[in-house]
Amino acid sequence: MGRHSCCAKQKLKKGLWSPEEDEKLYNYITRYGVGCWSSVPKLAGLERCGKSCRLRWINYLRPDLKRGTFSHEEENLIITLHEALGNRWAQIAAQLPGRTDNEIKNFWNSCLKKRLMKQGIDPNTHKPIEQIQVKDEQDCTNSDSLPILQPKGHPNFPISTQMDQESYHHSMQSSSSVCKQVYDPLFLSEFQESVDPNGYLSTFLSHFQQNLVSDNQINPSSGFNSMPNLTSFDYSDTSVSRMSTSLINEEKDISNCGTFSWDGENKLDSVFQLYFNGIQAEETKHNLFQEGDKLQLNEQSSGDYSNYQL
DNA sequence: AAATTGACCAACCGCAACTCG
DNA sequence: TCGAGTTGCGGTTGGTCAATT
Repeated sequence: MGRHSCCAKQKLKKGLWSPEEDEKLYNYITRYGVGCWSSVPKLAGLERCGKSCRLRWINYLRPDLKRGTFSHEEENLIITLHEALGNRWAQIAAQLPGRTDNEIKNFWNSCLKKRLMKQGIDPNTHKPIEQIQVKDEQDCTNSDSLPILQPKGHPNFPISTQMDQESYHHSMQSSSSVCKQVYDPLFLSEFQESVDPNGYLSTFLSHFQQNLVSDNQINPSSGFNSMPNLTSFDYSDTSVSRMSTSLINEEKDISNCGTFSWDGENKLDSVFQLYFNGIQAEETKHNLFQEGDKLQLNEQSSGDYSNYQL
């Protein structure tokens, strides 16, 4: 059997994060930054494994997360990048500031994939489905042809489902190369040529990111504005994780306000609110707690989260 | 009103790559 | 070079909610 998970081995807590746990993790990371994830749970007072903490921070707590619905520009960019990169969600996410690979992956699987299929486009190849079917038929009729429909270098292209089993079997036997999906490393390098040294698709993305900036969904000057999901969470809800989804759409409005405002309708636990306000004031006032190399000081007061390791 | 179904998404799992002594 | 520990990644699972039957 596979190895035990670190959580199971250490009898650590699993499942959804409670607001208290979020609070502890957020407090710790914003104060000290990330050194070694494996030591974070202990230092932050959490009964979680470091891996779980890292994931929670990256996918949910990180202050520079954009959240909210994907814009048309983002959707188009994801589709374009997926066509070029396949299911390399981390690389795709790297081109979308404020988005996580998990978020993009979920969005792709739940929305974009289906949308493309509705449009008659194969989500794996990004080619019209009819075209693929025609090619399948051609491949089936041509016994000498290879049963590989994978486009150049694309790792996710499926072997034709309509392929004649016998010819497939024959071709599998006749050539060992047929057994493998051909992966062309040049494909990526060709793609990379269009990527500038910073890892961005220079022309397309510069335009795209201008739009992002104009959207101003990430508000670097507003300190904790990127944490509204936490602070506006209805704690009476038993579905803790829903705090992110139920309030995602409110985030944009909140961040546009410049500073986080609190109204009586939000059900923020008052202690937690004070807690965040306290940290904000404290961190804005002083950049304390520099304690050697490992203690990276949070700089959210200036909106620079580049020090947060991922 | 209850059961079923589908959509959505947070979190887990396991593997590979990386780091360091 | 090796091995243990850590990090990063992509696939998958499971819980929740809303819509439908």
